[in-house]
Amino acid sequence: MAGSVNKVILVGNLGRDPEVRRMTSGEPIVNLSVATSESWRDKASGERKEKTEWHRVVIFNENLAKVAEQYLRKGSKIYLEGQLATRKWTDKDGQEKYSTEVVLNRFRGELVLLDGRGEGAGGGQSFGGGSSYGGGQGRVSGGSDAPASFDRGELDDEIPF
Amino acid sequence: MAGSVNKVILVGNLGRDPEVRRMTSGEPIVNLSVATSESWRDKASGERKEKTEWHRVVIFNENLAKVAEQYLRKGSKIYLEGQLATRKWTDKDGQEKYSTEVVLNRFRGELVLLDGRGEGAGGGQSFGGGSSYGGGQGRVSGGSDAPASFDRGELDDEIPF
Amino acid sequence: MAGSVNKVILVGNLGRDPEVRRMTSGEPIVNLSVATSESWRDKASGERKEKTEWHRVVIFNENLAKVAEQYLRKGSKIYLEGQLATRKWTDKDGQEKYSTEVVLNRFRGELVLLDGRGEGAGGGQSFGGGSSYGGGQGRVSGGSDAPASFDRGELDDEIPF
Amino acid sequence: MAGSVNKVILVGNLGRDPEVRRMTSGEPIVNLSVATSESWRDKASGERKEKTEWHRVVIFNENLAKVAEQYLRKGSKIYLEGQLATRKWTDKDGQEKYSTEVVLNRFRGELVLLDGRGEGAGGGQSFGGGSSYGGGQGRVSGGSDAPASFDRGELDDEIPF
DNA sequence: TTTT
DNA sequence: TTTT
Repeated sequence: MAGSVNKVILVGNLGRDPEVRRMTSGEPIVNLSVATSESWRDKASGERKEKTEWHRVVIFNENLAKVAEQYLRKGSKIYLEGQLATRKWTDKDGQEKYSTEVVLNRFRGELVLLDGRGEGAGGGQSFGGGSSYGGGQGRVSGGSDAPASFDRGELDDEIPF
Repeated sequence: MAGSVNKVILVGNLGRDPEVRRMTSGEPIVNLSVATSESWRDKASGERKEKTEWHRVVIFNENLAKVAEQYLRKGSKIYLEGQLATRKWTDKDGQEKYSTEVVLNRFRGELVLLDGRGEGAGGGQSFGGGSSYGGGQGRVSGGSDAPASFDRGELDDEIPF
Repeated sequence: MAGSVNKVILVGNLGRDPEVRRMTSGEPIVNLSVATSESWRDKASGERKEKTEWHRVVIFNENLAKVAEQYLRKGSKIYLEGQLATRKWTDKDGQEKYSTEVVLNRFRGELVLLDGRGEGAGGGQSFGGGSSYGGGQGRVSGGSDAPASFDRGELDDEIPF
Repeated sequence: MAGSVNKVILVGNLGRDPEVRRMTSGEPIVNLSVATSESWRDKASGERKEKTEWHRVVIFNENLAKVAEQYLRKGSKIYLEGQLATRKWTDKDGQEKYSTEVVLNRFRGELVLLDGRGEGAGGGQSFGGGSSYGGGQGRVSGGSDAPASFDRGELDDEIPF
């Protein structure tokens, strides 16, 4: 096809800790549940309303998976870029189901930590300590070496430009 | 919630003509089926592979609905921005289903025609000629008044900035 | 021209308080100075390097101007969307200069507060009577509620969709 | 700094052929001049107005540079992603000048051909024929396919996901 | 179901 | 299930 673009940009919070698994080949699969919400005042009633949308995010990228595993926790606020993918699956009753996910894979995807303050993370836990994240677009944060942003690129890399 | 962002950006082609309906209140509901695809050469086999993703796009915005109805056709190439929304519904067998859609509503959404060459459109059909689209961000195209881009703003409006 | 898109997305921090002025017509002009930075480890030297980019952001949109004036301070972290515009000006020595800015105007632009914790803001200062961040992608606000996210749309509006 | 994002998305047309140079190290420097425009009808006068913005785009990425050199021509319509960078330089009169550019470098940047119909390209000129760039959002390649989309990744690569 |  |  003449060129196409499939891009999702989310800024939201994790509803729970990342779920990290590995394929038998060793490839990572990290599932994130990300909430975005909007609120508005209803014109008729004058009430404030709020609607939260939950996004299934799947990370297949090795570097981003490591980052998610190490630095993301329930409550973490993140910026992420991925692409939409809908997959078909069959539930236990033989029903065909579809699930649409935001995928960050080897080729596409970006993850930026907007705080390091999910449960368990950021607080007592030490980022850095010889750690060396921060490559690529890495925006490292904090007194330590805790990364605040990553992309799929190699970590510990050369000058960006 | 402290601020969040829920944004989808697609550049792709319509797999079929837009489906246009109206709610009893008169509000428009336009369904688009948009394809994006990627191709790559498989390292192992050396074969070219291609994967097409189909996106359900729903337009609730009056102005964008009009534009879609008038100018989009099967095959049309568009740039669009919307937000992800997943809704639950029950099929005829009483099964719960979820559908994730890219929504362009009153508040959010943008539509840019990247060609005017879908079936039926652009060819013999005249754009413009008294038409007056092009407002808001309108990028009008062609010799005539055919719009190539719109947003949810009022059409025929003042200077953008 | 057949449709075009001109979009900038920044997540960064304000280097100083917003500068707010008004045209004689009453139209607002708010200038923001927004920093984005990236860090990486230099492959050759092994040193960590960091580069900060400063962005000139100009808000011509009444609602966003109010939000910026009320809620943004030096240090505030924001997500924003605008468009690139380069303008020519002549300095005091008669030299022609160009300045490229990220513009949020009546038609385009979005502003999301990612924290309310810039200097002066958020701390002792009270947002809205007891309330009530209105956040989310809240096109929001109202009487006294501090919004956390806005777009150019009317505030206090109906249900988004 | 806690994570930041610096992203520009443009859909526009090249005002002239790409200018391709190489650093002594062999690194590519490709300059593009990309136009985006908006038109609108002035409320007061009823006249149609149009404003074109010209963007300086610089590609430091080897793969994207090749693609630009081979497939882009004056008039080509593209989707691109890059980041804002402002650099200082001194003109021949010793005056300090600033230039803001949209940069696609080793780490960041994407380029999608929305048509292959710039001057010289697409028309008589053959894409493919031994060429090996690939279409789609192809990070890609392919026997004889004219490319429609690339990112900074390696070409001829494995399955995306 | 599109497009190349 | 998050966040405010």
